[in-house]
Amino acid sequence: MSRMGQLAGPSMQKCSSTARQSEAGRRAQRCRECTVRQNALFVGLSPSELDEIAPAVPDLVVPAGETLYDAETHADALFIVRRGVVKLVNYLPDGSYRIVRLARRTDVLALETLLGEPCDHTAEALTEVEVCRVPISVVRTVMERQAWLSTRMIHHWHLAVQKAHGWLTHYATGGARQRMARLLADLHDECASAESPRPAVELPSRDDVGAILGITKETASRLISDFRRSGLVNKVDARRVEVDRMRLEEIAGSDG
Amino acid sequence: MSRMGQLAGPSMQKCSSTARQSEAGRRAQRCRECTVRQNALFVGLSPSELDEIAPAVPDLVVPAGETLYDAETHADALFIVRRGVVKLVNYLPDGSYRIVRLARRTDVLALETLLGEPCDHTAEALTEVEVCRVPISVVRTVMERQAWLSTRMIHHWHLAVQKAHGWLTHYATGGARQRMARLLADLHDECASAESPRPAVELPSRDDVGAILGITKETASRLISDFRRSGLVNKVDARRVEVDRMRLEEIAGSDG
DNA sequence: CGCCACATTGATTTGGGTCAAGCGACGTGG
DNA sequence: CCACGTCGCTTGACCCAAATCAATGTGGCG
Repeated sequence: MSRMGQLAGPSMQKCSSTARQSEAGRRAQRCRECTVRQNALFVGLSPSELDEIAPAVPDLVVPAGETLYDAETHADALFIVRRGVVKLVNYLPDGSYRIVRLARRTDVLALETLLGEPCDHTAEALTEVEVCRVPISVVRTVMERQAWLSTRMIHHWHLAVQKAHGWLTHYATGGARQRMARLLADLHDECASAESPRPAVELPSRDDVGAILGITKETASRLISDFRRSGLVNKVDARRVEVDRMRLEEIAGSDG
Repeated sequence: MSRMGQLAGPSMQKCSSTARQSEAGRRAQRCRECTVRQNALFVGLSPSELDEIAPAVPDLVVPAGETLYDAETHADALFIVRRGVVKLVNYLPDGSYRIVRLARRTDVLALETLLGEPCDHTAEALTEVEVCRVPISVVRTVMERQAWLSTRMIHHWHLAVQKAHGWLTHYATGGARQRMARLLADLHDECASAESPRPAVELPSRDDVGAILGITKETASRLISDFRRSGLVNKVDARRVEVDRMRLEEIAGSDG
């Protein structure tokens, strides 16, 4: 299978340009209203400071399947995820791949660019994704003037480490059945916090489920079918399922 | 199996106290001569600044098997590894455990204490280990006066993430044989840089090898025996082996 | 319609887990 | 000093979970 999309760029569109207001003005407003801000980088900025940097921070809509950034090409910006799911992928020499993390709303990606180091992974949109692209120059500027940003940044590093370790113990430990149950339960949790109605989990492709759990697409498919027969999950449409959180948890935690 | 040693403390001894010089003086000299310094936190400090903080930074010798810090008890200090190997362990609800990282010379541990967050793992000495215990108060003090320390710290976070992702793709992906080959090759590399003579790799216990690779101790044992029969490794004493780096690499990278 | 990508299901093989026995090194106590 | 128990390693026999190989199904789209 080929490496699919190249570096993001031409294929990304600007977000809903009403063309009436100036681009800068639009961005300023978008930043002021941003619902992600308190969780992400720029919590401490005053409205006027926000307006100052906003013009340099475009938001992009990335269609599913596109590459945000690449392991080789080192980006010159951070990405803050506002909507959708991004997979961080590690391609192995033999062409197979392993997903090392899923990122969603409020997650900050490509942190390593701040150190001038290349990312050790590739970031691809799993669903349609909306991200803010924050040039490192902007980050550096703010960081010089606002000491708290360093702490904020470190917090995101911390999250990255924590999730990486969790990923290992959750999705690379125990039997396949167990791991699958954990994945579904986790996906449920992340979904549930976002949307209030009865949470229907959006599943990645079987290949991707396999790359998350370190199993083949066939086993992934079989397990999900099996879960469906056991009533653990309930298919609502092609890619969405309702899950029985409680019973999944039992399987996830079972010692056998 | 019981959780073994409690939090470090009584069982650790101060390093070689010649009792002639004052403790503070000893530590100051130790810091000035430190061979780890350029790689770790305090690169940028002048000798006099170093002397200032040195008294607050004890170095400890931790015997193999002891616990440096615990997942629950959140430490109030960072640890810089000067000698030996530390395993970072994640204990699972069913009593089994998984090793999520090995730390050695120049690695900085318990970074999360700087954020006031508990560590998500337990750190145990795999061999006898020598560490510097840097109280967070010291780190904070230096950080206020020296801006570069933040960058330095972030660098170590970066290492932590990088190693975590590498761990996943190296030791939790592919067949057991392949993973074992990768582990031995990696251990070889780390060994080789430290000691110049023909590098003999020091292996962890079979249980620990299992906890690293996500396999049972029996499979670990079988694989190593098998490697020995194939001449891939050569037992020199109870726990040390010479390895055939090249042939291991082949196995590690093979698609099958 | 017919193509293509993806999902499902089956048949078969195999890698690795499990259970169990034997073995050498070490420390402790008689 | 040797007997004994313990602990970690090795090896074998057996079995099951998951990989592999392969066929069929299904939905979307030009």
